[in-house]
Amino acid sequence: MAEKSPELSAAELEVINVLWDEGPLTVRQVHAHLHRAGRKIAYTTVLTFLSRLEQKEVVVSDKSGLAYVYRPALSRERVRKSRLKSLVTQLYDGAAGELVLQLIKTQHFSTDEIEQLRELVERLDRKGRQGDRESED
Amino acid sequence: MAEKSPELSAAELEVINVLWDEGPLTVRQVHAHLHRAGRKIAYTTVLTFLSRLEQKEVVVSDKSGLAYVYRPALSRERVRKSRLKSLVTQLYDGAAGELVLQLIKTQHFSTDEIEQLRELVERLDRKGRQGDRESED
DNA sequence: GCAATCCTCCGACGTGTGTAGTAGAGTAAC
DNA sequence: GTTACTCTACTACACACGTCGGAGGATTGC
Repeated sequence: MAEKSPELSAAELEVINVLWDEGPLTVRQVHAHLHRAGRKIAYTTVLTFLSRLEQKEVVVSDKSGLAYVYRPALSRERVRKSRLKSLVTQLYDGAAGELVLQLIKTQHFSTDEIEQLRELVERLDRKGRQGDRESED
Repeated sequence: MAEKSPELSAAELEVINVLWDEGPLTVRQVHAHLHRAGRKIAYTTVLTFLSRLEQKEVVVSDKSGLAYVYRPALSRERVRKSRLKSLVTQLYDGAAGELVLQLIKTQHFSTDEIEQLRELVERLDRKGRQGDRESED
């Protein structure tokens, strides 16, 4: 599993993010969302991106009534994972540990997040102590 | 502080990674390193990247003897930070917490790293409890 | 001194990206 | 049914990227 997701550019991500957040939408709706978010961009530009994304099989569309409705064909999780992997490969020489350390040092967290973190690390720690196997990508 | 580092493409990163790892090198030396690492690429291509990187002020060069010697003008840390920020913005809606959580769940860590993690989280936790100000980018 | 070598500069070319306009088909309004 | 609107298809363009070859100057070998 974990098929590589295709490369998505910054602008393409902006577009698919809307679909992930809001569910299936027409071009016009996506355009409206972006506009509301302060993103100045022409309607046809959004159309271009959606078309390109469809070609890359990152979104799918179906005609419902007047206009096509687009929805993601690729989960946010998959793209995140793929991105993360590139990042780790390109800038951390494959060592995710360093990344995590850096994140914790430089980012800001809510008390809630800190609590979750603490718990996860606890768990890791316990798991670590009692012999390890396991593997994931 | 924390000026934005310019956008570096995948291939540009490959090149500057060599400089970060190996220190100041000539074009030929960078080329040799890449070649040894199995990266088929023409000498002049490396030259092109180095030139483009110099224009972006990501590396600097000085003529020492026959050839120019290039060295990074931007730290790996700075680039990492900037990349991370883009990632978090583009795919995690600015919430680094989720990223960390995901990393901790899906990556493998050495016991050593877990120890460090635990300590960092401890510290975060204490800092979090005793009133917060602070700001970073 | 002349040939071989090495170095940088410049130009090039195909593809991807960000951006958008125009044309023409379809739909709605009356 | 003619007008106004909406939707998609197609085309375009400038700039970035990945890639490299050739021209021409400098250095070295003998």
